[in-house]
Amino acid sequence: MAEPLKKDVPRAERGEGFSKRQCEVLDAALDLLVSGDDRLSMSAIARTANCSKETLYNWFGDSDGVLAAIVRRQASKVRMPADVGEGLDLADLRQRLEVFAIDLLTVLTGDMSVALNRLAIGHAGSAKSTLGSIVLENGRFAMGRRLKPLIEAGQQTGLLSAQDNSETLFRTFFGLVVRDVQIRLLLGDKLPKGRASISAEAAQATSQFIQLYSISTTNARIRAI
Amino acid sequence: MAEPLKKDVPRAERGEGFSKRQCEVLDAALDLLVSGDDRLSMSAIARTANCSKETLYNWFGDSDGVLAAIVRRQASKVRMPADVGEGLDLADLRQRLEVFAIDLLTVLTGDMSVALNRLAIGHAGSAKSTLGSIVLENGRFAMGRRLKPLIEAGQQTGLLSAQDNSETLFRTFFGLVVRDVQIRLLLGDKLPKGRASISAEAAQATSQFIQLYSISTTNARIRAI
DNA sequence: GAATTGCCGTACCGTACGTTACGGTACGGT
DNA sequence: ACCGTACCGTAACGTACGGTACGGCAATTC
Repeated sequence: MAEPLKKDVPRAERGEGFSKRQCEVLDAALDLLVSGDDRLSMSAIARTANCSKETLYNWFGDSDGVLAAIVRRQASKVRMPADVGEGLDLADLRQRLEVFAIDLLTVLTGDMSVALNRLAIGHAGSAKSTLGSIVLENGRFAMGRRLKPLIEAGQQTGLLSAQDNSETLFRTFFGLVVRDVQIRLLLGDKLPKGRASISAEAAQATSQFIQLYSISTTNARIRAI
Repeated sequence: MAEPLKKDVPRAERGEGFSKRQCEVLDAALDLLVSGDDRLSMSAIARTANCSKETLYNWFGDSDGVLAAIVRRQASKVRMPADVGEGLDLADLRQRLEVFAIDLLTVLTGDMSVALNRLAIGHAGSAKSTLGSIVLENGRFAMGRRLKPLIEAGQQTGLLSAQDNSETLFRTFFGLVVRDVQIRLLLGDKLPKGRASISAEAAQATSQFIQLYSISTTNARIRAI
């Protein structure tokens, strides 16, 4: 009697790389998820991606493996570590913060972000799923890592207060930028986000953050009072 | 041949009131949801609530009806409209804001809020479910309505800037208070929230909000620059 | 050119769930 | 005493899904 031939490494685990065909399948699955018509199922993925379910299981192990692969695939597509220049002044800082805020709001209000976060949140409740931590790591935490150099540069240059650590500063900035937008979108609130309103909100959040944490002569006077 | 005797109003729709027994069932269902062991099903609800599935269908129509009833039942339990006193000074305002922030963080970090929001978010994607709007209406929007009188009183008293409307002020305060806490909890991040850290964060958020929007002589001087 | 491999398409199995139906019980009204 | 109502417990049905198995086809390898 032959052994079931257990495949130890079913999913493609060479680094984070997926083959070309695998990427096609994962992208099709993501489209299906974003469109949100059907409740994402293995059969539906196989149907729309023109592949067989057996292949899905061979590549990704099981259903959760497919979902995790979708998230990891998407995460691997958004890599942009911004480098901090040398002569950093307040205008530079403000502009970089504002660009970051615009990026953040643009991503968060996108259909893809909403769909992926919904998926991960739905699976975060019922045990043993690592989807939540994957999304967290490549979403919120990646954003923190991306902005942290700028914040710390601002602190070391003396532009930003160094009384709180950079993590605290980032969380405050995050709150000022995101506000209730993400939770409202996740809950299905319409909330038409044009490019204009995103820019406006990003600018306001940046101004507020700088007002809270920048060390100017006027601010120093305030703190001294 | 007898007609199927279609029941036009299956769920208890006298206002928002549920009978005593119905409340027991809904609370049991909520416990089941919060515990998060099983994926909330009609059978599981009937089992733990010691009622029959037929009764569930008679009372609430269908599966979504039960879920909506759970949310509405829970929403009806947290009604606390704070009234704004007369002689409002900055200390009063600060303290009321801080209390509100503590309340908000306490609720949002609770198991029940996380479970209900997860449920609603999970159903917000796939069409025709009103769960999301119900949670939104009784969560985020109810909070806005609750704080708005205080904010507007602060504006009319001249303590808070009236350049932005009260909704904008609330959204900023919401962002400063909640930051990334809710999304991290929804995604399954542990994030041990003691009563102490909640108080600390609420106090910080309140200070920051006041720093941004309070109209004091010092702040007026800043804005003038 | 035969064998192997990788994949598609489809059929199939077991399970879990939503929904309905049925038998039995408790209780208030007449 | 009798009936209607409301409810519980359980069984049953249809469906949808996760997962597996098999046949066929094309490309690659030997």
